Amino acid sequence: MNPDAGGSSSAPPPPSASQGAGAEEEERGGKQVVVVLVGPPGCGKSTFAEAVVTGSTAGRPWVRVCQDTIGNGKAGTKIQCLKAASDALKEGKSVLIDRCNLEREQRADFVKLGGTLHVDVHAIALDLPAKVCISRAVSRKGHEGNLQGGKAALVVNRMLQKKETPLLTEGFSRIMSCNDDGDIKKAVDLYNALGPSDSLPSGMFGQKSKGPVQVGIMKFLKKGDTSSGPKITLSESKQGQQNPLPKHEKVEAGITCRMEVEKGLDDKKENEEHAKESHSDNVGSRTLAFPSISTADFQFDLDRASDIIVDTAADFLQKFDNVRLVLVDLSEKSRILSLVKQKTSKKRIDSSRFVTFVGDITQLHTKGGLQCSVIANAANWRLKPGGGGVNAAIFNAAGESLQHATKKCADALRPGTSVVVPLPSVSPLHQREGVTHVIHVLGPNMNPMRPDYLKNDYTKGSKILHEAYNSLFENFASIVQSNMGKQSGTEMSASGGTSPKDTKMKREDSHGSERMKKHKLLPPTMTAKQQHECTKANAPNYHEKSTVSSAAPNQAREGDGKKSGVVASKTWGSWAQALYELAMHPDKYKNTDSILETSDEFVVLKDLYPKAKKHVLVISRTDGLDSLADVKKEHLPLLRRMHSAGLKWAQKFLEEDASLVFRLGYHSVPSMRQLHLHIISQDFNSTSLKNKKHWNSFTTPFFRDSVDVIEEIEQHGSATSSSDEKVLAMELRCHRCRSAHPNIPKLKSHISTCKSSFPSHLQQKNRLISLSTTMHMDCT
DNA sequence: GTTCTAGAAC
DNA sequence: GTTCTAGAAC
Repeated sequence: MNPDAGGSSSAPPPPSASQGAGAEEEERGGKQVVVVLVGPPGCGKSTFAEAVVTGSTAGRPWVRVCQDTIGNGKAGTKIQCLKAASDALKEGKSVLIDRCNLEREQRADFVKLGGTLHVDVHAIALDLPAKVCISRAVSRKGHEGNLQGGKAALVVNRMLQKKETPLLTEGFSRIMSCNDDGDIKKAVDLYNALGPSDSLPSGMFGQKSKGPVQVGIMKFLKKGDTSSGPKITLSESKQGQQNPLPKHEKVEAGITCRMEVEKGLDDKKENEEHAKESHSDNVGSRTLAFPSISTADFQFDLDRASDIIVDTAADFLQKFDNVRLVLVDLSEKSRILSLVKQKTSKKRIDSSRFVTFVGDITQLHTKGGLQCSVIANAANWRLKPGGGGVNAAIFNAAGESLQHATKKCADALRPGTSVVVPLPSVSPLHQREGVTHVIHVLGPNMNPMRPDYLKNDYTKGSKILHEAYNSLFENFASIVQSNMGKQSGTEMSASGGTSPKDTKMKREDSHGSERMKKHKLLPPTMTAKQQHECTKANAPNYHEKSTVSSAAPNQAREGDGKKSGVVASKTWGSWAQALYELAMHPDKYKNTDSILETSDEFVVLKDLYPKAKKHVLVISRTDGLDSLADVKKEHLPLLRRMHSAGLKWAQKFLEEDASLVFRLGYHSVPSMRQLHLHIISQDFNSTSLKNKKHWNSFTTPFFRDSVDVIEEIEQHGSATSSSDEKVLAMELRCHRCRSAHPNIPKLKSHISTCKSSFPSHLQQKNRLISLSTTMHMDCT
C-alpha cells in the first residue's frame, strides 16, 4: 500500500506545512514515530496496536505501550507508560501508546515526549460509534484491564463525555480518524507497510463529516464550562480555502461605496440617508453586513444562491423586527447583487430592511457611511486568515486580535454552520468601523479544486447553503437580542439568543436531567370515548378546512370541503375537534370540574394537559372562528371580553398563589380548532410540558400576547404578524434570562431556579400579569 | 447501558 | 393536541 494514499479514499490533500510538521518531516526523511491511540474502551486500541506490532511487513520495529498491562501484566501508571515509551524510542523503536488518551491533557505528555526526543507524534482517533464501543466493552471477556460487563458501559459513557478530538495544534504532526472497521484496517495496513525510513504525510485524515447539528446547541456546548461535561469541537470536517471575491475587483478611490449597483447622486444621497438613519436610530447595532457565501471561489451557481439568499433573508426578516440585512459585494457589476436585488423587489421584501451594497465590507462605516456592528465572513474551514477575498480582507483589517478571538470560539467550521466571534475593542475594525462581532460562515463547495467538493450536487449544496445562511442569521439575532437586553427600553420582537460573550452557560449536573416524578393529570375534559364519539359524529364533515377566511370552516362543515375555489390549506385532524365540540355543546360537559365558567360567548376550561402550574383556556363559542387567521375587526368585542375573562381568572389564581406571573395569548398556528386564549403561569412547572414544541409555543413569537393581537386588529383589521411554525423548532432558551439549554430536562431544571427578570418587552403593555400589575390596575 | 428527540399514527 | 417508539445522543 502506498503510504501517500493517506489510508482513506476520501482523504483531502495534506494541509499546508504551516499547519503540521510536514516540511520539517520531509527534510528529516522519516524516522521513528510515537502513535498515540485515542479512543474509549471497546474501540479496539489494543487490537490495533497488536496488529501493527505483529503484522509489520516493512521491517520497522514497533513497541506497544499498554497501560492496562504495564505493571507486570496488570494496570500501571501513566508515568510507567512514559518511561517505557521513552526507553523504546531511545532504542530506535517506534511506539504505539495503547491507553484511552481521550482528553488533551492525558495525551499531552506523550506529545511532549515526542518533541523532546525529536520524534514525530501521530494521533489515531478510533472514533467508532459510542454504542459500538459500549457493546464491545460490555461483552468482551478476559479484558486485560478487567473492564467489561455492565461497568464498562458506565465507564465508556463517562469517558466519551470528556472526549476532546485531537488537534494538530496540540503538537501532532498527523491525525487520522477511523470511523469504522474498514478505516481501522486501512490504518493498520498503512502502518504495517511503513519501513524504518518511511514517513507518512502530515495533516488530518479520514475525518468524517457529521450530519447536521443544530447550531444553537453546538454553540451551547462550545460555550459551556470547559472544566467538565461534553465538548464538541467544530474540527470534525474538512474544507479548503475560500476566496469569495476576486482580488482584481478593487474599489474606486473617493466614492468607495454605493448603495445598489448604479452610480449617481441619488445613490449617494441614499447612502447618506442610510448613514443618518444609522446614527439617529442606532440601527447599526441591529445591522448585519454579509458577503454572498460560496458564490466566489466555491463556485456555487449564482442564480440558485440568490434564491437562497432572498428566501432565507425573507424568512428571517419576517421573524425578527428591527433588524437590517446588508448584502455586500465589492464590484458594482456584481451579478449576485443584481440577482438578489431583482428577486428582493419581486418578493416585496421591505427594501429598508434588506439592502444590497457595493463596497468593501471592512470599510462600511469610514468609506460607505454605513453602520454595521456585525459583519459576516466567508471563512475557510480552519478559520485561518489568508486565502484572499473577503476572508483575507477581514482578517487583515481586524488585525491579530480577531485570530485570537476566533481561536477562543472554535477550531474549525463545518459547511453550513457559522460561529460568532466577539471582536475585541482593540481591533482596528472595531475602533474604526464599529464592528463588534464577526460571524464566520462556511458554505458548500462546488469547486473541484477545493476540498469537500460536492460534484455539482445542488440538492446537497442548496441545503448546506440554506443552513449556512440560517445559521448566520440566527447567530446575528442572538447578538442583537443580547444587545437589546443591555439597552433598556429597546425591543426586538422575536426570540433569539445571546452571544457567546454574554452568556454564561451553566452546565447542569446529571441530577438536573432527572425526569420529574409523574403525578396524576387533571381530570380529562372529555373521556376518550366521548372524544371518539364526537369525532365519529362529525368526522366526515370536518376533515378539511381552509384557514384563509372565516367562511371556509362553515363551507367545510357543510359539504365535503371541495367547494369551488376553496383550497384547503390546513386540515384539522380528528383529535383537533375537542375544543370545537366543547364550545358548541358545553352543557354536555358541564359536570366535569375542568369547566370553570360558561357564557354565551366563551367557555373557560382547565387545560387538559397544563403546561404550567396554572393553565386555562378561554374558548370562543363562535362557530367558524378557529384561529387568529380568521379574526377580523368584528371580533374585537369578543376578543376583549375573552381577554377580560382571562384576566379575571389570572387574578383569581394570584389570590391563591401570589408568586405566579401570567401571560395571556394565542398560538400563531393552533393545533386545536376553535379560537382559544391561553392563560398560563410563567413557571412552566408541569410534567405535561414535554418537548421543544411545547416550550417554544409559549416562549417564542409563536405565542401572541392578547394585548398585541387586540392592538393589531384595531390598527390593521387582522392579526398580521403571526409567526409561523418554524420557530417551534428553535433552540431552547430560558424565557427569563434567554440562556440556551441542550434539552428539555436541562431547560426545566434551569427554569425551576432562574430568578432573572423577564425580558424588557414582556414587561411592557401589561403583557405580564402579576400581583404588582393587578394592584396597579386596580388603582388606575 | 440510559436519556432524549422527533416523526408517525391517531 | 398525545402516545409510541426508533434511533440518535450521551
